[in-house]
Amino acid sequence: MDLESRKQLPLFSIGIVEKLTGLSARQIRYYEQHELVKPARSAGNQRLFSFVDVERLIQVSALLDEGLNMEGVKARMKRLVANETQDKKQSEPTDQQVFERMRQEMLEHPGGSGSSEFQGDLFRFYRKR
Amino acid sequence: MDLESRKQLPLFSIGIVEKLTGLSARQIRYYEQHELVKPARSAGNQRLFSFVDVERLIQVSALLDEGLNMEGVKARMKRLVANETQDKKQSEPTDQQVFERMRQEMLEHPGGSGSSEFQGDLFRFYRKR
DNA sequence: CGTCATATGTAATGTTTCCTTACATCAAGC
DNA sequence: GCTTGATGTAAGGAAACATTACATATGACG
Repeated sequence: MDLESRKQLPLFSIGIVEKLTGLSARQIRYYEQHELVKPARSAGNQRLFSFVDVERLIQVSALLDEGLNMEGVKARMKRLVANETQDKKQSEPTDQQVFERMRQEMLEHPGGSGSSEFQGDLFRFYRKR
Repeated sequence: MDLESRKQLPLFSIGIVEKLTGLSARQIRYYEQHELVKPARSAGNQRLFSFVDVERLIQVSALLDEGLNMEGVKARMKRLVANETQDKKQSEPTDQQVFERMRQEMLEHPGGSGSSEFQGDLFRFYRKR
């Protein structure tokens, strides 16, 4: 079995993942509800997390700390995964990809200069705190 | 945290270790009784195994398959651990160590030529099956 | 200011997994 | 045939986890 497979082995109970990530069980389940992780299940329906799951949860936690909300995290994670898989095919990004990154960057860090009527709407990606 | 510390993190419940090692919970607990592994415990007294523990259990399983019994496994494991730690200090074994290895080898694979009155006694290290 | 939505805490209740202890079994050797 | 060593299995209790529902804090926004 190669490293990639190992990292996807369902190994950890939610209690261990709490300690590994610093998140509460409530948070972990909430993020699962939003499909940010999809842990496997035991025969008795208990969650079993892989290394990949744990890494994702840590990423999610970091993005929340950056001020993003669930929807923002989802958007960013989707972009991250897309970049990862594409990075394996070709390291050089196409112009189209660069453009897309810029667009996303603006989406996630708005208020630079535009400040249009859509400004307020972008806050749907930011957390209230 | 370095790799060595990571490998000692108490991460796995006994159910997972059953799957990782192919051993039954009964076997794992029995080997623990014989101090072949010493898993950590949760606040609620449940066993928590590390990678090191899992590796040791797999070693134990292999040695049992070779025909050793508990006492034989203990002796061999003790020797393995001793060699590992000493290997970190010096790769070159001394003559004394080589001699000791030969002696252990003969102990574990008896009957080559000696066949003395002690022959039968050595079977205390072998399994009945 | 009051309301609303989001992220998280907490409590209730049932199920799964694990614990220890004890007894059963099976093979091998004497 | 009787031990002995390794493992299976059952019983009863405790820990960990599941789902669901309700509570709460905080910031946005009219």
